[in-house]
Formats: sequence, structure tokens, C-alpha cells
Amino acid sequence: MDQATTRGSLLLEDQLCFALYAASRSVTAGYRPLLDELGLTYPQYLVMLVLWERDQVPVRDLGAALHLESSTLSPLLKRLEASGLIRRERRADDERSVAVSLTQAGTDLREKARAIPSAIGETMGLTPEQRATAIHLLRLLTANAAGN
Amino acid sequence: MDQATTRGSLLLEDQLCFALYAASRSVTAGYRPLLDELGLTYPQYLVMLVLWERDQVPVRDLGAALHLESSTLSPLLKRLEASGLIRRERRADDERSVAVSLTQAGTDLREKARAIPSAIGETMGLTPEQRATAIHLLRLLTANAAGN
DNA sequence: CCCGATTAAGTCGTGCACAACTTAATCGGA
DNA sequence: TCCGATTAAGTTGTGCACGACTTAATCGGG
Repeated sequence: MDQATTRGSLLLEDQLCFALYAASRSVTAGYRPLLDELGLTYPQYLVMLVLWERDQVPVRDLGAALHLESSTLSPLLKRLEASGLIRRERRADDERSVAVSLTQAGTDLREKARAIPSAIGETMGLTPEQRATAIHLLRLLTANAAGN
Repeated sequence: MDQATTRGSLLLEDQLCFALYAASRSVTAGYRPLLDELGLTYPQYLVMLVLWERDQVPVRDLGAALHLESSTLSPLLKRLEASGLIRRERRADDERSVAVSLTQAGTDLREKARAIPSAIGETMGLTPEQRATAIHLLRLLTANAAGN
């Protein structure tokens, strides 16, 4: 590692932040052709992942799981509802809260999505060890930046 | 590593892609208060980084450096021009190309930006070794996903 | 019991990000 | 030389992402 990486360099190529930004967009671009076949965008896919794990999720919990604001989720969920994959209903016990649940079409889509993680894992081309290291470091980054 | 990480799990928490997505947004959020003081957004800051390295850059080269389409850069550059930091001029030798250059204000902003990388490095809180590993893995990911 | 504080969801405005397309200039082989 | 192909930049439309704000429901101390 040269000295430029250890201090106030303004060189683009030195920046972890840029590597992160580029990698994130590159990976979501890799998902696009696969998700197009399911009629989903990448953030919509993430919402579906949460719902396939646990149905009947309040918008609040979706936001907590995905680190997204209600101002991002509300329109996104409207689009998922319009495409027939989810339902949104006010909870009877707390009228402030809206529970998101899967329709039959949303439940069925899970099977078509099963092939995606391994297909993506393929294009990412990391060894399991590299993958584990990457996840570890990214979680560190997320926690540190957020916990500021 | 449990077996869920090695195959078709649809669990959100297993996904490298989500860790990447969350970390990227988390880090750019960390930049926001610092960049607000310079009147820049994060992608605008990346453009300025390129220009501080090398002035008189064609839009095409900016796109190549940042992996961005002209449809993203054109409006962004208009906003930077409107805020007085850059100039855009058609090249005389090739009228298709537009060269982007710094104004005096754009050049001066560099000094105010010098403190940013170390401040961010602080909030990221990785050791130099972790940082190098992260950059290495992210570049691998970017190259593999793009080279598909 | 009530009212100020908190909480959940949503609206609005701005700025990316990208696909599909358009416009205009340059290139290059027949 | 000329014209079809390529290239550079920009336009348009859709969908995030987020800050600032609004609306409505619930909470909780006096």
C-alpha cells in the first residue's frame, strides 16, 4: 500500500467510497436481467425477500430491515401492490400501522426467484472465504457509518 | 459459515448483495453532512475528484472513470455549471465532444475538500489492512459483475 | 380524563441512475 | 468522394433515495 492510501489523498482510485459505490451499482446491474423476468426492480426484490421470510410485516419493520425511509417504501409498496404481488392493510389493533402481506402471486413468485442467488453468486465470482470476508467488512462499515 | 450461505438461500441476511447495498448507502450518508458544507452531492463530489486530478476532461472520460452514462452525467454537469464550479465547452477539434473544466471557484473548492477523506476514513473505522482488503474485494466484484 | 409528545405512514421536491431514443458530428471503406 | 456506420452528448420516462413536512392514531404523565 502506498502512502496515498493512508491520508488525505483526493485521488479517485484511492477511495474506498468509490469502490463501494461502483461495486454496488455493478452488482445491481447484474441482477437486472434476472429480475426483469420476474417483473421486479432490485429494491422490490429485497422487499420480497423479507416477505418470503416472514409474512404480515408492518411497513416500519420493512424499513428497519432494509434501512429505508417510509418516503422510499410507500411508493415502492404501492407499485408492488399495483403489480399484484402484495396487499397492504391497516392493522385493527393499531390504526397507524400498515401490514404488508403476500398475495398468491407474490407467494408463487418465490419459486421463480430460487435460482437467482446462485446465478448471482456465479457472476460475482468470489470464493466462499472472500464472500464471508466481504460481508464482514461491509457490515462493519455499515455499523460504523450509521453509528456515527 | 452455515450451509445457508453456500446455496440458494433467500434469507436477506445471507446476501452479499444486500450488505453491499446497505454499506454503500450508509457511507454516502456519512458524506452528506460534510458535502453539504461544500454545496455538493456525493456524485458531484466524485466528478470534482476527477477534475481536481486532471482538468479539461471530456464527458466521455468522466463517464468511463465513474462508470456513469451520459444520461446521468449531462444533468449533473448542468447543475455543477449552474453552481459555478465548472465550465462546459465544445471541443474545436471534435464538435461532438464536450470538455469539462474547473472555474476558479471549482479549483478553490479543492482546499475545502482536503479534510474530507480523513474525516470519512475516521467514521468508517477500518484498519489500513481491512481497508485494502475491502478495496481489493470490491474491485473484484465490480470487474466480475461488469465483465459478465 | 385530557392534552402535549411520540409514532406510523404518507406526500412533496430534488437529485441520481439507467434504458431507450434522438441529434449531430466524425469516420472509413467501396 | 460519398454515404452508411459509429461515436458523443443530450432528452425523456421510470423508479429509487432522502430530507422536510403533513396527517392521523396512540401513548402517558399530571
